[in-house]
Amino acid sequence: MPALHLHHAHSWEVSPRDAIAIQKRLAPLVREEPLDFDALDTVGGLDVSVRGDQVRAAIVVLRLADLVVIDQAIWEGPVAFPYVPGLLSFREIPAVIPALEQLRALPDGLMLDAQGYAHPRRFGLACHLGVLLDRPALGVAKTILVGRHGALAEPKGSTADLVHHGEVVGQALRTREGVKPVFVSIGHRVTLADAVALTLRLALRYKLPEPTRLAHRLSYKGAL
DNA sequence: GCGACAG
DNA sequence: ATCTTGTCGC
Repeated sequence: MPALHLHHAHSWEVSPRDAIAIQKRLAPLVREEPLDFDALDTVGGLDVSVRGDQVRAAIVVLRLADLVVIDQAIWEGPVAFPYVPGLLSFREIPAVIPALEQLRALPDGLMLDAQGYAHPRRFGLACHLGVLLDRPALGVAKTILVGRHGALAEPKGSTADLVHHGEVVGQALRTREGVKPVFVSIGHRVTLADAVALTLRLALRYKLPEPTRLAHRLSYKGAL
């Protein structure tokens, strides 16, 4: 695939303070809009694992029609930014970009194993990558970064608003009965309702939806 | 100042 | 995230 062209590109060699300034500058660019499911042929799951001083980004692209894996990629390199709650994108995106460039084509939608809008500055990893690629993106996190939610019913598909500072920033979604929920939030160019619908549709028999689940296996184990 | 804190 | 075996339950 040709070199990736990023919108609003910026340096990744920044201090935590500069990183926060960049997030505040780009956060207003996030757009919440309906997802055109008819134009969504492929969805890419992305995940990053860390081993010592090495990071490994993995991407698995699924065809929505039959959920068949049609492409995948891995990129490994040195850790360049520490894990700082709220600044995860500066640790993972530098590894995700080169992995994306190995794909035959960019997937129509991106599903991240992280938060999107449910972030202290409303600009989590899913928002950041979505804005840079100007593509639909959503975050499906395993645990909460910010916000709280009320009781969640037991059946698969049950939801509860994730609220932070009085604002609904995401939704707790039960993707499997009897299992802790995942936390869905918009990344870019998608509505929260559509993000939840897509996540539920891609959650087959595990807590995590297929794109993210497979990407996690690929980055952690090195193979599917 | 204290506690929380995606991966 | 990562370190790690067995074990409870559908």
